[in-house]
Amino acid sequence: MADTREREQFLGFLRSRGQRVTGERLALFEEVFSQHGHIDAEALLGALKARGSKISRATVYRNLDLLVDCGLARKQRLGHRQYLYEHVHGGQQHDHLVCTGCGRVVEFVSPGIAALQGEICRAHGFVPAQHTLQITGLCNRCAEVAPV
Amino acid sequence: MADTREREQFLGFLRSRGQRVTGERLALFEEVFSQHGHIDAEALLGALKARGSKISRATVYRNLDLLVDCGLARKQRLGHRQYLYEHVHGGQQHDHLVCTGCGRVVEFVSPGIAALQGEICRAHGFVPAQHTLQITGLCNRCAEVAPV
DNA sequence: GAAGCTATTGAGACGAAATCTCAGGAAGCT
DNA sequence: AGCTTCCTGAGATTTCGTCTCAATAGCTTC
Repeated sequence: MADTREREQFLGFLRSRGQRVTGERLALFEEVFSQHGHIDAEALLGALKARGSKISRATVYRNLDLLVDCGLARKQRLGHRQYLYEHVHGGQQHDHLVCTGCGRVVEFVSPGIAALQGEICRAHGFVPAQHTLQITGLCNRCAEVAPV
Repeated sequence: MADTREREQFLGFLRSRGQRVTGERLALFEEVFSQHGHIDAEALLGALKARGSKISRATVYRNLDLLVDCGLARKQRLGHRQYLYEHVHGGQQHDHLVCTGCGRVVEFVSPGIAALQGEICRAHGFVPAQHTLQITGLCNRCAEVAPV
């Protein structure tokens, strides 16, 4: 469940842009924050319909992008064909190890890398909004089975 | 133009796997190495056809993956819908700053980040094959025009 | 250098994911 | 409640990439 602060952030964001607070937007918001880990748009659509919502695919896609703009969600490709979404809490961004053997995704946080990224942006006069770092390779299980 | 070492690497790779050296493969190889920066499969197809080649889309896609397997090319999504390819020389991997304002892509190299990535992989028992780090945001020009 | 084996190719069908269109519906202002 | 305008649903459409399969062309052998 989304905490109140995030809900307020979302509502404030909508109002600040003169956008409307609709039932579909709230339902999607709740669904995204009730999910843990990564989820794709189609699965979200399915989950919402399973709850009785009549929401359409187009609305899911449109409003997922809205959540991303708002800073409440991240949208990434993690070695798959489709985008995966995840909610953001507290601004703590993590990165991903993606196993090409089994598809497993492991999250990690590296303050050191974050600091270096900041330096690089500064050096290039670049104002960062988001970053994506993913390392693909083989996880310990897959590396044992198929050593290179 | 591809240097001889890379050409040898490609030919050796093919022979080591019992794969054939075809005109299409050579043409694609030359095209990829004659391009600077990032290029997508469709553009490569167009460039090859413009040179009079009868190469087909399927062949371009198939053999781009071959170049990637061979370590001569990288395949990445840089905030766009399609994959972008770039040739690799000397094994020096760089990363990307992508401006969401104007689409400009700036490359950078950070040995510090590379070292930290190595540590993270070790800590997770993960054998890295490739990584993608992209930082999206506004470049200096766009940040001036549209300050947040 | 011709024959034979088989990997590779070309053309277009196919598939998945995401976007677009537009008429109807609903949010929010007055 | 009425009005304006943004938002939505349904499905068509686009985009990107993969698949299929008969025809072609490397490579090996003789």
